[in-house]
Amino acid sequence: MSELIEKSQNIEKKEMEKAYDPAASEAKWYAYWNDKGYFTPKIEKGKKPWVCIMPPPNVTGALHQGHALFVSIEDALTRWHRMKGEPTLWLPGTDHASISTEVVIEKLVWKEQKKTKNELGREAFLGRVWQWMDEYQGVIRTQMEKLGASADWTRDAFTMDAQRQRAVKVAFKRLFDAGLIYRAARIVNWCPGSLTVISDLEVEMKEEVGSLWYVRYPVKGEEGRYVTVATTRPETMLGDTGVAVSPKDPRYSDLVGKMLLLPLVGREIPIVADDGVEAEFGTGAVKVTPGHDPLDFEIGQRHNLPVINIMNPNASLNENGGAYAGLDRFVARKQVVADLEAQGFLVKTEAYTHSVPYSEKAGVPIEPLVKEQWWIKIAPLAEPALQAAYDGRIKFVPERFKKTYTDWMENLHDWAISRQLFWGHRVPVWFCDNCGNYNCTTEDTLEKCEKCGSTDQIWQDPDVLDTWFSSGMWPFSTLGWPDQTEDLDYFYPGDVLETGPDIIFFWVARMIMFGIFFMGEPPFHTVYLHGIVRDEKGQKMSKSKGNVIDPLENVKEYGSDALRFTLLTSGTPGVDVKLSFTKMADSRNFANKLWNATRFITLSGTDSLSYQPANLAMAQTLADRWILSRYQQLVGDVTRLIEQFQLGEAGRLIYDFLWSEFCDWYIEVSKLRLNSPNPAEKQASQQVLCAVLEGALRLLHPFMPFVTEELWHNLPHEGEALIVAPWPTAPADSQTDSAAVTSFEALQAVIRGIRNAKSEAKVESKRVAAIIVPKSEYLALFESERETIIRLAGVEATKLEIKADLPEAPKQAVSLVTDGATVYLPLAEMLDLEVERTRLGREIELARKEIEKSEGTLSNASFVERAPAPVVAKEREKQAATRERLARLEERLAELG
RNA sequence: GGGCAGUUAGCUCAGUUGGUAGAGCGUCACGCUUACACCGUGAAUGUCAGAGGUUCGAGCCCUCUACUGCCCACCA
Repeated sequence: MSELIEKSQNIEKKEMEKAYDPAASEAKWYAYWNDKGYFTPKIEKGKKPWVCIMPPPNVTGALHQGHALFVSIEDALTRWHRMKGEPTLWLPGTDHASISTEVVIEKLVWKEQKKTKNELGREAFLGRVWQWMDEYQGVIRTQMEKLGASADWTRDAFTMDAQRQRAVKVAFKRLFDAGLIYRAARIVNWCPGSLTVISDLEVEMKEEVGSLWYVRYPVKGEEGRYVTVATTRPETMLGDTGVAVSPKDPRYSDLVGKMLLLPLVGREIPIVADDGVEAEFGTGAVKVTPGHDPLDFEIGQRHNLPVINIMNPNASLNENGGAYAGLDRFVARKQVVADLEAQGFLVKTEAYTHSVPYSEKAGVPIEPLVKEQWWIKIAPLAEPALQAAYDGRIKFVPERFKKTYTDWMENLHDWAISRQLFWGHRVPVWFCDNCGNYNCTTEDTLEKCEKCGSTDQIWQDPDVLDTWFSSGMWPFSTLGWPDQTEDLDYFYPGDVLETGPDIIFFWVARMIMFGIFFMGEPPFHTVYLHGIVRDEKGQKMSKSKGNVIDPLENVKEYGSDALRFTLLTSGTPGVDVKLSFTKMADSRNFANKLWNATRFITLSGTDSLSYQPANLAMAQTLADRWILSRYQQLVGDVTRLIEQFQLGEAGRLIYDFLWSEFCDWYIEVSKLRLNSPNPAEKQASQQVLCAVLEGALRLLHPFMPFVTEELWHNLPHEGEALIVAPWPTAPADSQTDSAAVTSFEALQAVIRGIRNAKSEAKVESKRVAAIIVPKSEYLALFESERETIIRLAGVEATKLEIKADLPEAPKQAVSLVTDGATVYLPLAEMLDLEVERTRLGREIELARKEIEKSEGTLSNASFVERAPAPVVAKEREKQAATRERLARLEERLAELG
């Protein structure tokens, strides 16, 4: 590292290489910024800080493109605010990702020792997790650095570090004491793969082709009478404690209250009427298994039906499964069906496509069952969190996600927060077997039961908390909460939360609820949602598909700036990004283009030039006034777009300005003055070149931090580093000369016209003669820009005539009619007059059509009446110009005879 | 079953408050002009998914349709 810094200090003296080398530049400047402490904001009481809390990546693995995207966006915003002079905090960290990590380590342990986590034991397992963590946390940090993340690493946090563990316990106890955390036996989503409860959000519905089995249950005491039910999970009938029908269903009204005999089991179960049953579906009668189905559980509650649990944790049947005990649920299913059929209870089987709930993390179907868990009462938390969105205290970008958020929040169920896992925040509750009290404490140990004083019958709940419990506290736990720290006081609430829409419910909603509950106000005012990064074909990247594009590979091949610029400019907010390699190559080329533009300018000898910020007062030529005006417009546009989170559009504008205007035109024009024997003229030109480029680099810095920093140091500048250089402010209209812009555009049109004509006449490599007859108001302009025309249009210097009037036009000439001038290119023998006549005829035709159309518009009374005056005026002007041009074209055609 | 997006040049995508469509890549033709071939110059290419409506005027607003994708949902 020290060698790199040494290098960075020498940078200004080194001559620039012919091409930009991202790797060297990136390592050097990142170390420089970091060492200088630019990422750490100073707490300045009088100033309002800008704060963005980074979504903490899971420690489960390496960075992917989703990370690259959020780093690009958040870092761009961070750098922009920093340049605006705000104390800017982008707070990084990592998430312990309870279940995801546990699954990964379980596999690892199995591979290493052929032991399950239970065989290994809690302590040893956790030891292995921590060991693994130590390896991976550093990896994530390094990867972030490669992407240029200017995050404040001095505040780096982890959801399981000591400070955050304490915060979680305090938070749990506050909720517990407020009566918002309670313990209850309810139907939950049980994952037989990872042997824990999971939340509704962790359940993924997968459409599958299964079967719908129709089974008849004999009515007790009515020989030969049956009620037929339909089911997709026949094995659960072993736990049936009733059959339900719709109260409005006349087919069954006389049976309600009667008993059925459960086949295979022989248990007597009642027929109940319940509104939850759709009479139209299936047979209109549904078997009720309160122990293994959410709807059935509710029906069971309403009718006091017993709950029978027939499943072991691994989803094999337990002793309540009778003859099927010990069989896996799917084996049991086959067996049950076979037996039902053998005994004449199976009426029919239909192929049936339906949604099966899967455990997202373990990839197996979940099993609903009744278990005692810790729950958070959500309504008191959700209410104010909804209000914050309704009243605009929290804004969503793009706006449509507000509806996503509110729709979900309005229908929120209580949140099951306990997990039967090892890796996570341990539930800070001690059960007392003596008196049954729940002792909630923030201490690490508990000596005796707070209620009965028992010391030997208390034990801590072995469960851990849902990983999102600690993530939900992230915006304030990272700032030192529950302590009243200076950080918490100064930086809370933050400003922007930037993340993917897939975790609006998991994370964003929880942060808002917790933020309001614990801190009294929402943790941020803007939620910016980005899209998903997809591969070139638009497919989601995944390891199983093998289409993962490693961002660090891209950094290696194209440079960090190129990857960032590509991600930022490939789309619009909230829309998925398709990663394209050609686009990345283009972004890399852009960096190289800037490198060479800077190289060219500095090669002309700008080392001793004093720094001057871009301003119209430094302009001496028309081109100067044009580029400086265009630069000022750019500053205004880019600033406005970033304020609106339109980073892509802002980036594209800077790209177009630098490449198509600054490089293609301004640098080309300036070559004349750089060659001038008059040193003052040369220096004036350098001044503008440096000033405009320096300013544009500042605008580009949030998008491409490395190359801009590097180049900025090669140009005259003020201050230590670009990363902390002030964001250009767009001055008023006094800094733009719109007349100069119009004039320069007239000049461009003539130059383009000549180039075009040369190309069509196949003489583009040669310098040609030209006679230009400008409209009177442009005469002086074209005369003064004589050299520019010669150089950029490829005209023979001695054969360029600029005339106010041409009594007799040359016959053997191509003629061009632009709005600013008529141009003749006497190409003599190279010209086929017939071809030229045809060409003119075509142009005349086009002009006529244009006028005709315009005439149509203008002769429409309601247009003239209703369209705003400027629009009408513009249309008239345009028509007049076209008419005038048409006249010149016709005149020319007549001359040719 | 609800809801939300997308559908613009061969490809990938832009298109600010409605005023007669843009970029990059690719294609074609030229070109080593004292920054850059990761370059320069020029050219070609679009019934803006379809239908209807509002408007003087619609890629942009409204309605419907089609296709694609995503999210939510306790029809067994």
